[in-house]
Amino acid sequence: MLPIHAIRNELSAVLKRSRRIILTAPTGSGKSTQVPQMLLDLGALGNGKCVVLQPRRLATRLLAKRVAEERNTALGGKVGYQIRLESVCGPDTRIHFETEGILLRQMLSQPDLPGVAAILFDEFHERHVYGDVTLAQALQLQKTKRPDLLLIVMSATLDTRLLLPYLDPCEHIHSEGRTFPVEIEHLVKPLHPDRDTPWEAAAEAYEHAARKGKNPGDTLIFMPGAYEIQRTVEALRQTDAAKGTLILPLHGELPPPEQDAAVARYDRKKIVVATNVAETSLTIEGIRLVIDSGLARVARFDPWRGINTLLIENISRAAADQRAGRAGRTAPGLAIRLWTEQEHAGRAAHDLPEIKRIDPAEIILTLKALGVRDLAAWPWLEPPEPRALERALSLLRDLGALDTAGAPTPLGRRMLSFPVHPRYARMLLAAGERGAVRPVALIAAIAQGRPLLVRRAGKAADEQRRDLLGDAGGSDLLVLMRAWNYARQHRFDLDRCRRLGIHAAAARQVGPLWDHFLRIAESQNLPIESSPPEDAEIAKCVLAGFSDQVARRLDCGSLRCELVHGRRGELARESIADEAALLVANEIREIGRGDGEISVLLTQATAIRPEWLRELYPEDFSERIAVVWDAAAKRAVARLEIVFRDLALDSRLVEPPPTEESARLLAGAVLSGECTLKAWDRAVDQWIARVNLLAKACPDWELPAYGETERELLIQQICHGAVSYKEIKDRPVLHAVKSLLSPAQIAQVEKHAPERVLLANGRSVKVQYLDTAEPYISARIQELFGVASLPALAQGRMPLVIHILAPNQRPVQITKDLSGFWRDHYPRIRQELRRKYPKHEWK
DNA sequence: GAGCACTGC
Repeated sequence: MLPIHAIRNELSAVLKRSRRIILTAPTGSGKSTQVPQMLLDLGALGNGKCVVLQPRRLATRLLAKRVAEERNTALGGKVGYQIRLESVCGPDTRIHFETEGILLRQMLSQPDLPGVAAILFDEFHERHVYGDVTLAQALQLQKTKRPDLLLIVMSATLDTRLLLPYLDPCEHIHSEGRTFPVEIEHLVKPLHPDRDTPWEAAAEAYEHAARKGKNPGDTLIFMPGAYEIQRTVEALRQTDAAKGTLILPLHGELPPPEQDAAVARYDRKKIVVATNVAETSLTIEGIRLVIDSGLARVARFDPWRGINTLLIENISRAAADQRAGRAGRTAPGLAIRLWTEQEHAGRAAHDLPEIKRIDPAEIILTLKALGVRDLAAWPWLEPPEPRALERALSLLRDLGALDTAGAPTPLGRRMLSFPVHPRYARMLLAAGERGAVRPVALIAAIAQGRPLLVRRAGKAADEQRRDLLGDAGGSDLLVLMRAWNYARQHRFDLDRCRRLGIHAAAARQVGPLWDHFLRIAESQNLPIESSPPEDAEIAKCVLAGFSDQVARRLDCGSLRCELVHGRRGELARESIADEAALLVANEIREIGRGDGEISVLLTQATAIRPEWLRELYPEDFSERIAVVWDAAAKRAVARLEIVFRDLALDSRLVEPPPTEESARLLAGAVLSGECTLKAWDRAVDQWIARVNLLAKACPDWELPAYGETERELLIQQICHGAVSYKEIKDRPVLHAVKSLLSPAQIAQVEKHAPERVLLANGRSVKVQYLDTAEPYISARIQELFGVASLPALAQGRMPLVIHILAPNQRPVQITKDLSGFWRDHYPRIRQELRRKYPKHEWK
């Protein structure tokens, strides 16, 4: 008998007096399968049905199957399920398992939910957006038109302090689970952020457990990503304790056979080193020891810049408990946490809900269509960040989905018929006007699923891809389409797909979704063309959905780009749009690499022409596409500006000794991301080569020839505080520089101690200051970070080097995008150069 | 010498 049955009588009693119930019970208690049946058997459903919301498709299907078996009925009869594109249910279905999202879409067409007697929100602690919003909407429905509607929120580790008042009046039922005790060990001394690595700490923890005989079964190690997993596997191989033990990596990017290998059972011990997949999606049997790095890569939407981020963060206490619980599924276990008890107390109790982290545009449009006028007054369980809300509203207005008063337009309502982000919905509607519905629907279908192409497929796959898929008109989206067509032609054959670096499983899911979108397009009276459109027409559709993600390449020597709204990024190396000066990127993502550096990557890019922008946005061409100018007229100027920048950066060499002015320019360059220290290693050489080339090409410019000056340059920069000595002292490439600095010089730089500043948007920065305030820089900083003021700015000090701190308090980046700085100051630099080089003919 | 967690309509 399952532990959950112990609460049957209590549930029965509570049902008589309450329509809102919170039910907490640990994993494995059987609540997902038993509670719906209890409701049915207790007659709590009347003639209606109970909808059980699940966060994952696989679980939805499996739970429905098990309950159907337990009740001896056919699946799709009394017990059924529904997930996207798959509905196994009928008019008799009383227990209806659904993925979150299905019900919300039903509410769009049937707001009163006829026939639904109860809604069960399972695994609610995961706090996905659809769960949150469906609960709020159901609650409203219950308060207004459906007082009979029964709402039950179920979870293993629920934040009841938040939910109890939200659902008040509400009953709370708790049931014990069937898990084994898990002993928890913390570190005695915290890991040193610079010296200690999580992978070495994990290997040590394993050795320590093995010495004490505490690894009687299999081991599960949690790491934030593929890079860290690889390092952990290597570190474990160096230990004696892991000799003869299978060491298996597990993360989403691995091909299915390798994922299966990690889950499979063996006749000897294994250590699985995994990402968060093992926390929720996959269950690995026989785990007795968990080693937890306490880290995860967390996707967020940065509403200040309007880009997605994927950075390493500390997991919450609740998530750590969830991870530890994996050691006690079959027998008592041990969990070793790679942080101290004190650090643990300082961690967040729960992870931030999805609504606080993601771009809320799609959900906002849905709510608008549901008739919500005032989003601030709508009963959110937790509202999105005000800035994110603001940005979503302006995006929706920009896409034409909302009018100036914030009400949905007819176009916005049509967009909602497509179950995708409004950007893709807008693309699809544009496709209807341009005879490009088929390819654009395919692009949208590919974009919805798992990544189609393997990221680092290897050299052979790269070459094969190029041979077979070709240049595809300068758009990565067309490459994706060709790759998918190739996979389909070969019936998603695993071997053939792997050779091209195509995820066969991901590819297989695209076809049905494509059909689905085409059917919706038909129902919306979009003409489905019989002959394929020009590539340019597809690109214009992309622009309709992503016009605020237009980027201009800064030069042809690097992949750096300037984006609309003063943002910076780098085009993905594998992009085939790398010949274009102007492009639109469907994805912008800031990524924290394993080594701690951060970069903003532009992926899924499409080459575009300026005249298309003029065609699409005739009335507000120049404001909308701030970085885009008429290429023919401005190309020469653009080239010159790049030269100016180089010269300005090197102006100290043009005219030594360095002035305060040039030091400030350099500081600006560091702040603007022109020269991160990492880039410095590479770029110094490049600059010098470029200036030398320039000197050769333009003899009348009187440029000095550079040779062995980069060391000197660096020393000067360090002395001026333009880069922090501390930051570069450990970099091997720059090691030689260190020996050339006097102790006094070092001391002078180091006295500028960084100051920790907590920002309004939840992140914190460490700022080093010089004792001169620059109003234009402080203005940029305030705009970018969204703070009213940095304390030191008010004291007349100028921020010099900014360390963005990841939530785990490690400095991960030393610069911040302040690209507007340069645009603002080109005229001044130009003037200076004009004075310096009067012989040259300046335009 | 290099860049990435997991879901869902």
